[in-house]
Amino acid sequence: MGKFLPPEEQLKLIKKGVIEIINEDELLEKLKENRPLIVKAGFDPTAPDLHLGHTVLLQKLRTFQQLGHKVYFIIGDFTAMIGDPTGKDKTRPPLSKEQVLENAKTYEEQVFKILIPEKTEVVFNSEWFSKMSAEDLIRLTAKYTVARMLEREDFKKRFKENRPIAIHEFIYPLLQAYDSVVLKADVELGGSDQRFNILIGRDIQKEFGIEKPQVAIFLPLLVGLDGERKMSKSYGNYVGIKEPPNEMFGKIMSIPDGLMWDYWSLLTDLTEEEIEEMKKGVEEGKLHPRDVKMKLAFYIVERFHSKEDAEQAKQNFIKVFSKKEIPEDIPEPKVEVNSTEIPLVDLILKVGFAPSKSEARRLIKSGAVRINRKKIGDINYKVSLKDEFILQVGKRKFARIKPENVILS
RNA sequence: GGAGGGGUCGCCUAGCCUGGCCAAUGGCGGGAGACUGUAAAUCUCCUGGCGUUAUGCCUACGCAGGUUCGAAUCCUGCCCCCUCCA
Repeated sequence: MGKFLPPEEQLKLIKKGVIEIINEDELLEKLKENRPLIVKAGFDPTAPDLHLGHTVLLQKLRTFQQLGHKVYFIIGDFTAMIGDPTGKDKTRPPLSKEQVLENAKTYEEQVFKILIPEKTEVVFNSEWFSKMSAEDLIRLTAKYTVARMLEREDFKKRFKENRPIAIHEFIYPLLQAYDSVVLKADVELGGSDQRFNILIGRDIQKEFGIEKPQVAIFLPLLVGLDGERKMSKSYGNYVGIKEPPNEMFGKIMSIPDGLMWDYWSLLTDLTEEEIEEMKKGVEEGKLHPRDVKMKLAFYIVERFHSKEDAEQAKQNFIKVFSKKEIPEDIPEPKVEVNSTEIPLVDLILKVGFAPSKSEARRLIKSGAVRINRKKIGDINYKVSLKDEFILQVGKRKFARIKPENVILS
């Protein structure tokens, strides 16, 4: 059994960046027990692609691992079928077993870019819930009251406004809480939106005779690229951790300036002091916000790819966006046509730069299309595919059309 | 069980009473251009598909029919959602 850092030092590392710990003293007590704590975090297997928003949590789990604790990564395959009422009430389509397993697999791949595999246990909560009988379930629900459920802000609000609350929505938090009972969790991590659910876990654990219930640790939600809503795939404002370096770099560069400070503190290992200093530099005009952001983009790309990739992405960015040059490695798509002379509109469509011909025409009309850097404004323009050329649509879509990639059919 | 309200082009919304000028109003979102630092702000244009680019064709206002020269708009049936009362 490895040695643990002194509890106070552990606590300091754990506390960095978190919003709130309930309850800190309890956590310290647990740390003093000098044993690997059981740390739990649940993930919904609905969206298989992890993005930077998820990594805030993962990073913290990693900290626990580094400190010698045991992490349970729960795939909420069973609870996914119910649907977490947290936030928007978009009905989620039920997932098949295969889909869930598939998603879980992609999770693992990605999650282990951050988590330490040997110290991670991946578990599915259907393991215990599918065996649960109606009787068990009712017993579980008997342990909580409607009044307490209505303490939750969005329930309370809906109740007051006479808007519907489905019964199953009350059950979800209980199931999540029951996960903690099964795992005998010492700590549960979650976004600030998980506050209510995680706290119920404490109550339920006590109901099941666990004397020292889990400590709740809340992490801030990462705001997405739009600078307004939380990062989420359904808002399309995310940066996936599997995305290629150039994409990643570019996306980071597009966030509003003010947002980058959040990113710095939630996604990097820099200390608050270091970040504060940069911020001051920008405010005083000593540092250009663009450069600070580039540094951030570099940091993040390096984290998920490599230093070389990050360097390359940076160079590419400067080239394409600062100097407005054509990037180096641009895709060379294969094009299937029935003539070597085709309308430009068709080509744009074939290359996938527009979803429809009408859209392609609009792009041409608005002056977004270039061939070999020359703007083409004629909707009826025809291109010859006999010679190599570069097609550009908008600021960032490039394709090199080569005669050998042209397939006549 | 009773009463009422509603389903419109990604989202919200106007239109429906008083059929045609409706691919359908406005906002949001999205795309492109200008300005820039792929930031913010601002300005302009676009935002169903197909096009021989034409006062053109096709598909679209929950679904299925009907009335009509013509229906998002009127009629009939069906499905779904919501609210209130019980």
